Amino acid sequence: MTKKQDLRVQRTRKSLNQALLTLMEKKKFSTITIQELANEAMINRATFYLHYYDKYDLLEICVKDYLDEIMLKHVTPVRHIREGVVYTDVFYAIVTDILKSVEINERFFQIMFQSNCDNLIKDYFIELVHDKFLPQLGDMFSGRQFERHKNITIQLIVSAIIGVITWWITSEDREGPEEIAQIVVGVITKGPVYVLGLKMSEPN
Amino acid sequence: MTKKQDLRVQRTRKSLNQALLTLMEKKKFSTITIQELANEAMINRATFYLHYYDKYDLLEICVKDYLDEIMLKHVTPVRHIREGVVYTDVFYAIVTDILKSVEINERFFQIMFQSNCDNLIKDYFIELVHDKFLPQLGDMFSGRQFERHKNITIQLIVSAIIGVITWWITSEDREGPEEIAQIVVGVITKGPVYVLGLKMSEPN
DNA sequence: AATCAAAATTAACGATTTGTTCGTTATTTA
DNA sequence: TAAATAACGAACAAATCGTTAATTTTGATT
Repeated sequence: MTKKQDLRVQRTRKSLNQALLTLMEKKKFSTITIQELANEAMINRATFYLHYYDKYDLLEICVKDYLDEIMLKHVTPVRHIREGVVYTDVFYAIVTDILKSVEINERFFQIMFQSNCDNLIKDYFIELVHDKFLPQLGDMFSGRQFERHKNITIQLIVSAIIGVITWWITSEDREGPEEIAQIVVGVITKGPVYVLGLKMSEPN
Repeated sequence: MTKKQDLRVQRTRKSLNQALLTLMEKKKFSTITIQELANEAMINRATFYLHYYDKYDLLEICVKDYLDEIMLKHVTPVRHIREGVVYTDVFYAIVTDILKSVEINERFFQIMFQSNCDNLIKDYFIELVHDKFLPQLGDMFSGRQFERHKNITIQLIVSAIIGVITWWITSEDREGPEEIAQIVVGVITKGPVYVLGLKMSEPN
């Protein structure tokens, strides 16, 4: 909102952000103290309290800053659903974009996911979906079935995507964003059973 | 493993379990102190350290105890997949069983999910899936496509189910286990797009 | 019922962390 | 250059931590 005028403020906050990541790389978040953060950021401990309420406050703002950066810069808002029709190729492009952004910020996500910050990220991700994506789907809210299953399906898809990203970005010898995106899109459009090459006991 | 012989031990540990839940209902886990747990459980603070390493240890064991109870008692291990064929009705029964068990332990899950303990639960849930379910799928490991997409799909499905459970058990005026199970099975067998009543731009 | 082993209590300890205060110094902005 | 304000450094009481040791209480066993 308001521009952070003073250079000193920007410097302090940036240092604390980086200090948090560096420390979370080494040890569990719960064991990190304000003094350690101040040491790592090379600021006085009292200065920390001029900017953040506590370390949880710092973490939350840090995560939001990163996700805003990624979602707003790299994931361009496009309409991949029109009049009840899912445009697979557009959807594929969006997922690929997200995965590429994640890969660019590899270190951040690896640290966060290995520190079990999934929920913090997921909650804010869902918030962004509600703010950015859902308004674009207004023209299809007429469908009764969609309306009935809207909430549960959003939860389901976002949880699934976050789960995949968590697994993907923290696994060794991971495949490329395109390949993962292909699977994700396949699962969402045709279902996991189809992607796995299985068959169903009932035809319909 | 070994039976907890002494009544006093059982009593102390049970008191601490309940104290943890009671306190987590009122305040964030990060702000809970050992002294508070001891007070609530009506035991001495030193006694806590005779049983648990710290409060994270208590939380983890508490979660595992609950999930073991639920998964081993209520979710009977059945084979819902044979020779590459998914038996929809059996799968539906399993999901319903899980949701019913969650509903029986409503308070536990509400507290845990509202306290952002999803990951603790998810991780152990995935562990159980690997131990209990995957061995039963041994006869279909031959499929190349399955093997290639196995890990990612497990992450995807488990994440999705946990996400749905989280949303479901913490939402007001929630629907019954059967109805949710039907949606979940529908999503997994036919895909979210179908369940939402949408169409795809490409036929295949 | 009596005995023994184990669990829980009590009090105390030094060390660490916390959140806040103050007056002083350094830097930025205008 | 001058005024504003951010950061520093030191110090404070309060709370929490994890552990110790001696003592008391409890339960399981015979």
